[in-house]
Amino acid sequence: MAERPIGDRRRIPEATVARLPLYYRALLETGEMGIATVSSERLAELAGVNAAKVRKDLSYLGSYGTRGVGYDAEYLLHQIARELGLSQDWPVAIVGAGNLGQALANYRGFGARGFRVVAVLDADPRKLGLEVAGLAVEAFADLDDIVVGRKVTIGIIATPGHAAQEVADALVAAGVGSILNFAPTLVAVPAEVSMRKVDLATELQILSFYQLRRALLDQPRAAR
Amino acid sequence: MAERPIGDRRRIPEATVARLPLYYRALLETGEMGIATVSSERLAELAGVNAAKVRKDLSYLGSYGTRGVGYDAEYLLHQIARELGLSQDWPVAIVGAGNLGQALANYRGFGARGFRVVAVLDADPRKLGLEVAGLAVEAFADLDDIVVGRKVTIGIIATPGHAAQEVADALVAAGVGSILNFAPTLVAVPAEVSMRKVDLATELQILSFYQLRRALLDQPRAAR
DNA sequence: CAGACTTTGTGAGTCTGTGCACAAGGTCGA
DNA sequence: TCGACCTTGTGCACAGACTCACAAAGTCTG
Repeated sequence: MAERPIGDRRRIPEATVARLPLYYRALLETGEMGIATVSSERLAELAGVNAAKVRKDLSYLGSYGTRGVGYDAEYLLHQIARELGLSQDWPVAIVGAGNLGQALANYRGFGARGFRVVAVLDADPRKLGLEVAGLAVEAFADLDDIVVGRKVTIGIIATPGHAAQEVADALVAAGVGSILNFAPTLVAVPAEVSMRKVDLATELQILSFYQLRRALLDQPRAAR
Repeated sequence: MAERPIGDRRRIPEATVARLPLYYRALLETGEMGIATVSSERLAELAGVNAAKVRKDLSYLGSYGTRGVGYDAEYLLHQIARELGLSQDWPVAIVGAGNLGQALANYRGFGARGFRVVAVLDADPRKLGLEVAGLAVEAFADLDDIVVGRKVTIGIIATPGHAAQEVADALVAAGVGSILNFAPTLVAVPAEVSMRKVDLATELQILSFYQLRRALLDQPRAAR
């Protein structure tokens, strides 16, 4: 079972990347339970996917299983962590010290795996110095220095929508390579920066779509 | 341009459903700017997708555009809202009055479009009565009465991971049809209930994956 | 040491989603 | 009324993701 160098293999499909964190979490749990070996079947159950998918996903990382036995839980955990870059340290800056920004900063198990909040910023002078999760809120104007000085690689946008693009531009200009956007607005970034977005309103509207269908099934008269 | 009854047409692909909220938001903006007619090209730009996709997506709703002209912004907005069920009222209950639960309850533009937080619950007796977004925190034990009495259709799980499954079970038992899960755990629900999940750790790990690749491109020696 | 048994890794087929390119259909000016 | 022009709606080809089914490769028992 030789470790293959990162990146030096066939491209890992996006859908697979999105599932690796699930496997990672599942393996952490089996680890706590002291289980040494785990089959794709079991792992599938723990991650809420099907077994064939698990095997194919893991095969992109290399042949880390043993036929007839399963996967060595600890070794596989290590491999996935390595692949996801969790053995590295990723300093995170949160922009926006409102309700959401504070909640995110206080999120436990955040710093846990390599992610460490090193700054919380806000443009509102009244928020300056406010203590959030053990950090003093700093001025948005100092973003550049903070990003460079503390080697921030991931920026989290937790501002109102209208400020989001400006914040994103500033993050990119400062050299941040990854952005997680919680603001409900379209934010454009250069192709070499990755951005993911989390939007409460969108999620609720999707739920509402399906909820409506189900409601109509029960009483088809309500065609509104 | 006749309105077709909801549900009574070819099935709308999941990917399209996930984009309707984007179009909805874009149309709200054009509305504020007083723009009466919008082309697929323009809408694509505002929503951050490509024009062909916009046209195909909208075509699933019916033929609501005019060739040579574009779409009537207000009418289209109305149609999308109808399709997403935004003309209805969806009472929402938030379970978990911690940092995240409070942040979600205070989220502006939440109640805006049909979604209305009608209860915030917590199992911790010390949280009882605490005022969050104008609501007193109520006991988790009262979930059933609250859901039934206030006709809650959407439940939001904002508890620590270990409580999530129990909360989900209780929500389902009480009759909630849609769940939005913020807890970082696998939660199983019956097929007739829809659930979407938002997981900060997963998002960060995905970003970290791609960030790592970029870092390796810059200095290929660091194979760790 | 052989054969039964278990579980991985993957080829092949199917389904879903994307994007191009263009005919169909409508507007507008002369 | 006619023709130039514009934009929608969609057929088609392609790419990505999912699932099945099974050969390959290992373990374990007698």
